[in-house]
Amino acid sequence: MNTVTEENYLKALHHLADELGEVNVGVLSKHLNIKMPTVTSMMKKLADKELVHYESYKPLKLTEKGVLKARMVIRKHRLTEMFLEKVMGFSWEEVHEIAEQIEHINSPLFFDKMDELLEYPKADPHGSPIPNRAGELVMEKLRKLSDCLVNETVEICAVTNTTSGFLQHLNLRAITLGTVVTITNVDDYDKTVTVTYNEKTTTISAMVGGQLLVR
Amino acid sequence: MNTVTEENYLKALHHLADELGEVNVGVLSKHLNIKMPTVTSMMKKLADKELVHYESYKPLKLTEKGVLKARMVIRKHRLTEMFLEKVMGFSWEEVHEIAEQIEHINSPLFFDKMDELLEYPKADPHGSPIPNRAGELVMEKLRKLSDCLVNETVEICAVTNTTSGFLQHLNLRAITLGTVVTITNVDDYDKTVTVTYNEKTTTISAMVGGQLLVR
DNA sequence: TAATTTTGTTTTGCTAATCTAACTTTATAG
DNA sequence: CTATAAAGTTAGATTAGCAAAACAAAATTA
Ligand SMILES: [Mn+2]
Ligand SMILES: [Mn+2]
Ligand SMILES: [Mn+2]
Ligand SMILES: [Mn+2]
Repeated sequence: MNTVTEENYLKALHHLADELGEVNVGVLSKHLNIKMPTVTSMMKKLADKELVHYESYKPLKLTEKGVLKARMVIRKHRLTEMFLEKVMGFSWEEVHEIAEQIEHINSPLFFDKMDELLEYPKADPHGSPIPNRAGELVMEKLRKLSDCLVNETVEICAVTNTTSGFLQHLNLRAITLGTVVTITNVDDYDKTVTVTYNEKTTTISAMVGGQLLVR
Repeated sequence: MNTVTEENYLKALHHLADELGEVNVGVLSKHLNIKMPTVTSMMKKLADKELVHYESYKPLKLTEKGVLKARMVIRKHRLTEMFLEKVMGFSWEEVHEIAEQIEHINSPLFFDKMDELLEYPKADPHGSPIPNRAGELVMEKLRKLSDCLVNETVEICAVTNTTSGFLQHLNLRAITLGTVVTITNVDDYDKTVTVTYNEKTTTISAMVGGQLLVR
């Protein structure tokens, strides 16, 4: 078994690799808020366990085994978020923090039961795909709202920021997954996007638009 | 905040004090499967945090603060067991192991939601009382089945062993909480109890009868 | 290409949780 | 009331996870 700390490192490596392609010690260090020497020594430990390919001064890379382990943690996290929302009645801005802890529970029985009760959901409340029991993960390539052009009509399918501050910002604007918006303007200078949906018109800053994925 | 380890020590101290009155380092050591020197040093740490009264060579005792902390962990454990059974559909022999981990989740929101969904249950699936948010715990004084006499009719209200082996033994005999049994015989020599319930007759060993609490 | 800055590693050291071996205190038996 | 046994503590190690300081490599700039 892996420790909670190890699981968090694996998950972070998976996310950062997905997001940036290449992960350096410094990037991981900042992401986890852990100093570089600590990260270096953890990478050596994970390399000993054959979960990470590690060579001094080279980018970090999960091994095949490491990817699988990371995905099992991600699976537990996302199933939990879905469970918290659908079964327990939490709202989408409350689930991430709790899931951050429950993802480390060691009980296949527990998570399989969640999966069953939820009828094998494909995505979590933020639109991120849930890996299956085999660790397979289908990542649909979605565009950012901030990359859309005037007059396009798109559906909000996922958010890449799960902090409660961000989600409450969306709540105020009644933006949820599934909301279909039409872009009526993109500001030349600051790239603020103006969208229309459900008979409303709202402006979305470039920062926020960059964290909304659409289809 | 306390570590998982500290929480487990506090819970163990609470249970053993309830069961034995006085708790020694050796008893706690055996119960937790941790060597005595380790227990001694943890007791010193908990004493520094004012959770335990500790004096060399004297019995261990939780402080008022320690009792409260212990009960909050017990509350989380028992709410979780109830939730696993009633909401998720686990059986009573599956819940303890999972609850042993979830009891360490730090999220009042999460446990309050469980409490609400369960409509503020008074006891867990094994009949043990659930402390309230203030840490108050009503312990009804129940008798052991093994202490009952011939011709008494009593209701099974709680079990003091929550291992799956023990509970499956009861499952085979269709003994659940609420089962009303009449004692038809107590063996003179080995104290095996013969009981009748639901038109069936079964023998219950002294060992098992000592772990069934009745009213 | 040489100097400087940035990035990453090594060394050293800390706290938490555990153990074994040696020692001390308390309890028990003769 | 000693002598022995049982229970508990102290001392010294180990492993996990972390960080500060010193050092080394790589990247950038001039
Ligand atoms: Mn999340
Ligand atoms: Mn986590
Ligand atoms: Mn239990
Ligand atoms: Mn526990």
